[in-house]
Amino acid sequence: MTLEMVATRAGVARQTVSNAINSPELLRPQTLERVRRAIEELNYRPHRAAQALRTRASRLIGYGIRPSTGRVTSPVLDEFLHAISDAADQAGYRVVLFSAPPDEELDRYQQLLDEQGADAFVLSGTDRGDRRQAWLHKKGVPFVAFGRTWTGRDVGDWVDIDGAAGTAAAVHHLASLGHRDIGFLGWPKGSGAGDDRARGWHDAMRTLGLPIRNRRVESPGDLAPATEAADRLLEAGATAVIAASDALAVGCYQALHRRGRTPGTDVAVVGFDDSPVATMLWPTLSSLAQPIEAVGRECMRLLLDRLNDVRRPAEHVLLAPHLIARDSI
Amino acid sequence: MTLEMVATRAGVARQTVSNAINSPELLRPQTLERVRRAIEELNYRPHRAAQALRTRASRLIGYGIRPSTGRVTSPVLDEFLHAISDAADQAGYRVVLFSAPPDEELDRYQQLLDEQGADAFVLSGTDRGDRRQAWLHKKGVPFVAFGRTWTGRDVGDWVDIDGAAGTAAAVHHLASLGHRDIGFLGWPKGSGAGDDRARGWHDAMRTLGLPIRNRRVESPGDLAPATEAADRLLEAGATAVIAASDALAVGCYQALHRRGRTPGTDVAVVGFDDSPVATMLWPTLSSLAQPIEAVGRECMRLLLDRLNDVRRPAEHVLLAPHLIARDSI
DNA sequence: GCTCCTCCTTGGAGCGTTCCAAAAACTGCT
DNA sequence: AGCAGTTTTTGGAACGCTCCAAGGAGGAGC
Repeated sequence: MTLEMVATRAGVARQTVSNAINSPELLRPQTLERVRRAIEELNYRPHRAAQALRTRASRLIGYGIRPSTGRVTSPVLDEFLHAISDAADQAGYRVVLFSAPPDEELDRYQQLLDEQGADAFVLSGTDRGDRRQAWLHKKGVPFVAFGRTWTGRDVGDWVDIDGAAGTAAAVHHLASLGHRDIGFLGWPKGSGAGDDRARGWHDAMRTLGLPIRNRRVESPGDLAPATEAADRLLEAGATAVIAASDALAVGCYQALHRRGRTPGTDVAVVGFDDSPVATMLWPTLSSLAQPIEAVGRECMRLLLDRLNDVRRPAEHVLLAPHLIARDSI
Repeated sequence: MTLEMVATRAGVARQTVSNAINSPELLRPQTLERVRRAIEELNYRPHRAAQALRTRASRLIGYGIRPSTGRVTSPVLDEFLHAISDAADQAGYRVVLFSAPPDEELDRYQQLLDEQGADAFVLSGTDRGDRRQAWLHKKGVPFVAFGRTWTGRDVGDWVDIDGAAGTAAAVHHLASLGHRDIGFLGWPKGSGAGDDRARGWHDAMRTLGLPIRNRRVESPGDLAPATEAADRLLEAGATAVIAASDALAVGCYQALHRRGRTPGTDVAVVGFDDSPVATMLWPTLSSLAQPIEAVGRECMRLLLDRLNDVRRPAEHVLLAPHLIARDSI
């Protein structure tokens, strides 16, 4: 099924059919109608490769998959892919996956560019020291990142979750319930997202005039250290705990258990990410849900804008998580 | 960067460079070397779209993303995508995502085929009543499914987890530890994978001459009903429980807690899927891990075979889960 | 009816690759 | 050196699309 066949059927030239699809305003309404009918009847669809060859645009968005780091595969990856794939489809683009092992990551991006296998990229799992942004920016390749690099000198567009706004919202919610002693169970300092979440708690506490000293503890995501860390908060008399992740919140559940106390009834607990665990715990865990769907949509919006105008100034979007209140509050 | 430029540099004809890449055995070693050096120096990579246009093969594997059904998005999706993407890359293929809302699912597959946006498909989340297999088979489109249709008359290749083997292995392991009263906490009858897992338990119990009557209970995946169901097993005196999923196993943890008993110490518990929750629970949950990485590799192996020979008989691969023993045993 | 102008439609060329058939370069042997 | 046979290299054509410049049709004005 080619343009030529549609043209023959409609009794027009090849190019006219092409115009009917790409610049319908050029055709006389009557001709347009005739061509459209032919397209419809033959169920014609343009050949992607031919279009790509001629227009030098693949209409493919590259997404480099990095090896999952242990078990800590982002619990939101599939939802995110879902969202960008949906949004891309609507715009006539599609998402193509490629493997990007850390040691040859940039080579893989280069390869895709060389063989024109993608017009643009979506990055995720960005963190300090991520070289991809600067590299793509220098090459003038359109891209958008889910996540900041936290270096202060981001190049290019990004969309991110406003972690600080999330934890701040949790503080305010807990304060409105009467809590004054709200602890924060975070990751060790140094991670961008972790520090951001801690800051939200810190600033909100100060704004409300609530005590901050010795109310913040740190732990990696594993259960045992998280439990110990949470225990220190409880020891200090916290009546509520905000955790930087659901995994950490589980540590807090453990610590409460050991003391024979019940999350929610005795001490309020709020997690972050609203991962599947949240509803598996008893009592069910309140958590700050990331609007991944919206992140995906925004990413694609920025990316399509960028494709239309490579030179426009960089745009940043911060989306606030929302608190899913469950039994643990 | 085109073939022509490489040819000029190497002092040969365009076609010779093409041969150097696709049929190196046709060239004199000395010429081959010269061409290879030119390719290397210029960092040449064939233009995908041009190749696709000429060979009528996009070297793209389609993966239709279905809207996530609530929160129950397969906890293994991203690992699976990872695996097939890796395997595809090795074979010079790439995975392209497209949205496939249920009501127009087949249309989307048709669209990709029409526009030659994919040469083959990988399906997942198959279940009874899935029309995709039959449809693709009738059209002669290469595809492979992760998961059976459980209809007894599967068409086409598939790879699946041997759920029965997994639960059977768990039974044997528990029996070797001295357990005789091993209960099964499953989903309501009717789901392919669920019945399969139940069968493995059932057959192994019978083989070992262990009691089966009243040792099997059913519940949907939600916490409350799972807890109730598990409680009935405990009431009946089970000393070990095998659950059809980690979510159900969490229900069992709850039931034990209510009775003041400890998983592992008092009653052994084994989950299924080895989801992230497993290590977040205390005591850590033993679980049957699905070899998703291997599933992805096998899927791609079958698919590439199929692309080479559309007519070969269908092949099926069953991969056994392996028991990750943790504190709950 | 003719010219001029505008708007619509058309054929030719080319994107970068591989297929194909034919030309050229080697072989070994007379 | 010349020839047949084989191996290696080559140019032309085509894949299906869109760009481009030019052709044709239709309408307004004289």
